[in-house]
Amino acid sequence: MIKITLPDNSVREFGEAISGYEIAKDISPRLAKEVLSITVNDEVWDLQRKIENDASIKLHKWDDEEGKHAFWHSSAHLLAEALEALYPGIKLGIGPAIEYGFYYDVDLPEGKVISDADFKEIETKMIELARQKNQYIRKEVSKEEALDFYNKKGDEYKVELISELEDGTITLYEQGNFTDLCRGPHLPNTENIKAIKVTSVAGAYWRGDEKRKQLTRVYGITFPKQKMLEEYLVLLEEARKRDHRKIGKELELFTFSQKVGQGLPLWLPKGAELRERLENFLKKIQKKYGYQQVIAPHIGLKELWVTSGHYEKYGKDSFQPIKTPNEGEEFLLKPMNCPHHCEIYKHKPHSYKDLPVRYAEFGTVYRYEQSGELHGLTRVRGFTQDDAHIFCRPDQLKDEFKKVMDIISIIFDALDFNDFTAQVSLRHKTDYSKYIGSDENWEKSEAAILEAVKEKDLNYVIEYDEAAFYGPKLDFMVKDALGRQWQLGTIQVDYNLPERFELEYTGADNQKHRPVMIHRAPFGSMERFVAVLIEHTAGKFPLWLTPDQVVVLPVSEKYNDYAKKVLNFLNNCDIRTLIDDRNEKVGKKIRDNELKRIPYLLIVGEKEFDNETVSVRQQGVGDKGIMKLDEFADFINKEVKAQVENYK
RNA sequence: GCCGAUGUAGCUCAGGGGUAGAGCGUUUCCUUGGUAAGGAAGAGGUCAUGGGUUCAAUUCCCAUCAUUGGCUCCA
Repeated sequence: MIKITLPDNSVREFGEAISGYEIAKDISPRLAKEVLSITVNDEVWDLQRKIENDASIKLHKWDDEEGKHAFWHSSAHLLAEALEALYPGIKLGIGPAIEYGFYYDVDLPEGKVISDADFKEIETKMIELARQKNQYIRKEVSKEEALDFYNKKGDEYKVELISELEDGTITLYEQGNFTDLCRGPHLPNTENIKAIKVTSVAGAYWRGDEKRKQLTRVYGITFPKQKMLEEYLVLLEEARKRDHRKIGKELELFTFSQKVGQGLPLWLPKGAELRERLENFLKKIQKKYGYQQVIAPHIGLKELWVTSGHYEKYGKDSFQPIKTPNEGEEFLLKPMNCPHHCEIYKHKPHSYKDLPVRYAEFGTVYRYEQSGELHGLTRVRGFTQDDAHIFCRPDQLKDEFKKVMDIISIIFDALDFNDFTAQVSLRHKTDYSKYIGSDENWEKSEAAILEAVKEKDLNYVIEYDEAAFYGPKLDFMVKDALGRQWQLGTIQVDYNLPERFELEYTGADNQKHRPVMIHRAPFGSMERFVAVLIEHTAGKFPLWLTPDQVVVLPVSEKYNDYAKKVLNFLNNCDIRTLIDDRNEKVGKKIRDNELKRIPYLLIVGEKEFDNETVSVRQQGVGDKGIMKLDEFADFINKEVKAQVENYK
């Protein structure tokens, strides 16, 4: 007798070993049709694998991560089977499921490439194979058998993988004529895979190692229904419309120039204005939190970076030194603001009573990022950090950390960034060789971060081996329109620079002590933040922030004078107003300005002229009726105030 | 940096061995209008750059630069 416990704690009893599929069938035929995988005592299994002992289980359908995972993982095998059929001699790497879909890494036969033009053929082959309704069959094999199989087949990558596995843990999965080394779990049958799309190809280093061979990675996505694929493609299309590069161009926020250089954004007037508004917003908050603004130059003597250690670590891969007529004198563009701020800290002695000292600067820095890594405004070579450095006593660390977290949540709140992950980056679990600073300090600061995160009740993940060499950090990760993660806000503890720059304060004991330094940037960088903001809002910025708040549309040229009067009045009320006095019909003007995402359109004609009113239309909403001029100004200013007020 | 793709007017894109096309935008004119596209005419391009093949290259080939999807990297 086998007892199976379901998630609702009900128990079903079976006379003999039973598979997940059979359990589902026992519950309902419909469930059996939809179920994709099963969790057995916290391990995800295939549906057809027999459960031999009492267990608690959960059945997974498409809506569960585990269900999708099995589906896409099985699809990856199908892709590999298709590729093997189409490219004889191909060697297989690995093929996992990912967040949206799956990929397979392959080493193509000499001289072969896969490009977009080949996708159709691959898709067709996959469909053909899926329709053969082959079962995915799980086989436990010995290491020797597995090695033998792949040595014969000539799949050197699989051989490498197997040789690192322990005997007794190796399983192969077979569907049709295809066998793959795999832990599983998989679908019962290829027939579930109904809709298939090969999405892209890319190069990927074997095992992520840049020194090893680059394989071809083929990405795809599959669904149990054709309609779901179509919906997914529409969703992708929608996401592309939110791309900050596209909207940034449309709204004239920023541009790039080949002549200026790659990765060096040029902020256009409207973008610069928007950015300035964000900066002022943060400055106000920082003032409240006891920050002092400082200003430092964009370059520093090479010796500065030798002292900080950055020259040694990044010097070769950076913008190279600037020489002067003075023999041997060299400057470097600053890749960060900290060394300058350390020197600012050192301009006078500090008492423990003065700490913490908080220096803030919107500091523009230059980093020679790999050319393949550049991406719109999110990854650039010249950018401005909303940087600040806090110099504090060790006992103040946790408190300061929490205060910075407050600032970040104020910012994220104000801009409706609620879908973020806090990532705590700690040292490698065992190997401490690459870190500087005492164990004691590391332990203290890692504990401080974890406590602070818990106290603030943040949704966080811990990543080991992600800390900087000089200290642990807390990053705020936000996704862009296509689901790619970007780091925005960051808080980092640093024991290194205070040491290297020999920073000190005098303690109550009249002895010299070393302060702890916190680097922090709530936005991260203005460039990246604006990019992510654009994708979140699709270019419809909140009223307080948006470049143009109001546009006046005269119904005909006869009312241009009145429109100008309205324009002047509103601009005098600090409402950013434009006029559209083109010789066009009002319907056309409405359409054009709606597309420009200007929040309020004011239509003025005879009626409005006679009564000193405006006819108000809200972007994306429609006609809001007629208002007196001062009434409208009031209305706008109140809305702006309400948006900003909470945070002052 | 590596693998794939792309580069034609301000923007979005079509085309193709005999030196260029559309829509939108812009300019001028007609029209003077009421809540998502009124009409007409004109201006605008070294077809990314440099080589090669060819009688002839924007088109084919190679390199470079830039953009782009990934990989590696990210102080």
